[in-house]
Amino acid sequence: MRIGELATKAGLSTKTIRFYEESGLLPAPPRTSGGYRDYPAQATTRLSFVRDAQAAGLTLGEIRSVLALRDSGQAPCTQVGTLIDQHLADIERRMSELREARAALRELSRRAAATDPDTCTDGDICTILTRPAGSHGAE
Amino acid sequence: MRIGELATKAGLSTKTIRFYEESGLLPAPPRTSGGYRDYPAQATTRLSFVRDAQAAGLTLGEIRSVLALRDSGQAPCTQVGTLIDQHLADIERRMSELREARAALRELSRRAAATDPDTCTDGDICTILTRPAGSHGAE
DNA sequence: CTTGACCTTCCAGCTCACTGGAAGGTCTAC
DNA sequence: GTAGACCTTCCAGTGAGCTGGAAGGTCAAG
Repeated sequence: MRIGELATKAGLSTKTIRFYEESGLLPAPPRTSGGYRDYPAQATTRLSFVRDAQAAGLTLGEIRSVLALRDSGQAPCTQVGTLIDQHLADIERRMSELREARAALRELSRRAAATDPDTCTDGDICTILTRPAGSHGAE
Repeated sequence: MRIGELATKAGLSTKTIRFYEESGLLPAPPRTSGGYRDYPAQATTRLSFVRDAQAAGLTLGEIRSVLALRDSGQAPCTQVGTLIDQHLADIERRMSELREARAALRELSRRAAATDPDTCTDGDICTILTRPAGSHGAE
């Protein structure tokens, strides 16, 4: 199978597949006499796995390490479980950051709604966003 | 005031201040006879505003447009209100994406906990992450 | 023999907000 | 007169995951 067919099957571009090869996610396949990449059927499985793992939020680096473990003959279940739990923790962290940001923005939105542009002409650039003086070094 | 003093007052690096100038966030100040940037006192206000706006989640591009409006003599309140509400919507969107990702990962985590590495040695790379066959083109 | 689809490699750029470093100029203090 | 603190410009790189384009090679069909 040449790269174009593999790309169509996997729903990726040929560029992406070459990029994955260069990134160590997909082993370099044999070449035809003309120099074309000649993929075995399992390559689609491999690329499907990469997509699934990406969908689970793993980075390409993490996926590479999982694949390396699998390629070494070991079952990567434990490592995968650990990665999943790390990503869960990461998501929780980002959600709580977003909750904080949302609270702050809601406050600013309230301020914006209550601001009359005509009174907003002093030396400040925008009184909605400006924090009280003195609060800048002391985070 | 030279750039180093301004940087200290604003809590930024001199590199960042020059970068802001080049990005159109801070007007180019006059120069001393020796070619040094010579900032007026208001420059600190301007930089404080940039930091506040960044803290509210505005991009430098958005901040530039707010400043441009203010510099043209208009009060940017309305625009700022719009930007804030856009960022609020953006945060809501990202939070719901994260909620979905979290649900999916929790399912995967359950699968991982229930998986025995010894049974995980077939042709698949990792049965925890792999979606059922046929679900790859039909998102 | 030519068209055109497909493939190859290599290099560059994308977004975002900086950051690092090189090579050199200026100013103050000793 | 010299050390060294500060300033200047310009160029390049970061991270993540690709994407685009140029210049050229391969292969089957007509």
